[in-house]
Amino acid sequence: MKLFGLIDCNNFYVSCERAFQPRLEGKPTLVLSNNDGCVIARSNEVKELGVKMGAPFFKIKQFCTQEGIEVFSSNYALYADMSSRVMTIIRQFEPFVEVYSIDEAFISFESEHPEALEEYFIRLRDIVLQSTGIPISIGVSTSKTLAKVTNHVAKKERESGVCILTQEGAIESILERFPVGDIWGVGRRFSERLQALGVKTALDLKNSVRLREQFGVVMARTIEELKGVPCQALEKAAPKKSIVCSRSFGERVSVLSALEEAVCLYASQACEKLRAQDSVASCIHVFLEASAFTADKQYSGGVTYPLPQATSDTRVIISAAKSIIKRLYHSGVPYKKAGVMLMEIGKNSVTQGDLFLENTSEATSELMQTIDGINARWGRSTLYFGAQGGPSGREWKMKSDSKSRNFTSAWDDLPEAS
DNA sequence: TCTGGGGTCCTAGGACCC
DNA sequence: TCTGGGGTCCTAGGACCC
Repeated sequence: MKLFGLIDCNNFYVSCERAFQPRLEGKPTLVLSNNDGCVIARSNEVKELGVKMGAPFFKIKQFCTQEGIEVFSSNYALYADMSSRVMTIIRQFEPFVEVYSIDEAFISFESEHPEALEEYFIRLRDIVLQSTGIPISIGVSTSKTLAKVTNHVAKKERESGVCILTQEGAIESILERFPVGDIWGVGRRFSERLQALGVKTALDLKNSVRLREQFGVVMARTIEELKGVPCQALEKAAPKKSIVCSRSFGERVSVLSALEEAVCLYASQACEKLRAQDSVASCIHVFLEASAFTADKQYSGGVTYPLPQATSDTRVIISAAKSIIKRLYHSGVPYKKAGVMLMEIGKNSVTQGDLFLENTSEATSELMQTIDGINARWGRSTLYFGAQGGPSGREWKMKSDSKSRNFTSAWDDLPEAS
């Protein structure tokens, strides 16, 4: 029988911090979003203290001090590296893996005796924990949606961290007490509407009919998946169709030159991502957001700009971004956020050339490859474009007051044993 | 003072084509 | 009295995910 599994890292960002700072073990620990804005990861101790996901940090700061909660700014260099270590081990156990997010992966396989697999997955769990320090939970069932449900059960109720359910009866007894809003694909809006119709649990949803007209095809698929009819296969990693780089500023920014620096930095980072997936973009969108405290919304907005030729050349994109930002900018407005989006992305190899432009793509790609290579070898921002401003002295840079070291990705930050 | 960042898919309606 | 049928593409908005 065809089965799906979901492997999920427990409290992932907190677990990454703990892996290199054992003193955090057993202590309430949380990780903040970019700009130290809100809570995006909580240890179990923090959850027990009642701190909610997404809680604005400024509102709970005092509470954190009172309760002795350990607070960290997000450290994506660390989390991304730990994630790839975990995924590498998973691939050694299972050939078919879909990396679904930084801390989750689906697997898919055939098995006639699923219950006998428990020991196998417990061993996977043990090896991941031993090799990386990251605890994981594993849920297995007959569709992706049910794998999500069993993963939930594994995390909350199973000492082993593994839950395998394939029998209809056993699945139903779980669905019966599973809130409809916790189902994968049922968000807050749908949850409210479903409950108003008396659909309160996953079992209610599984047994409901005629929801298709009101809730669309996505919900229809979810219902089928709850019945154990898989409607979603494992997906291969596909190149991104759009790439966004944007940040809120640590402080409000009103100076054009600073906005230009920020936008050029985001443009350059977006180009790096673009080249990493061997693509080119034909369109760029740049946006500015004014602080909510300036009454006028008119100063927030963006402009989309077609590029003369599909490209991944940072110089071309930066120059387009600069000309857009000049159009968007209003003197004296306090801006809180800016961003760059690359769109109409296609494969580098099948680009349409321009009859009237000089073909410089070969020289461009060599230059860009060289820059990317140097930065990969010697660290991000070893080489950068002048328009971005230097790595130091960016008065607009985001708030990140409590970041841990880059334990696994910077030579100077390697942990020391004493 | 003060609430992140990065994505995908679906649908409805309008413009336009033959 | 009274104006077809079928299709594509684009956009905006809504919903969801982590």
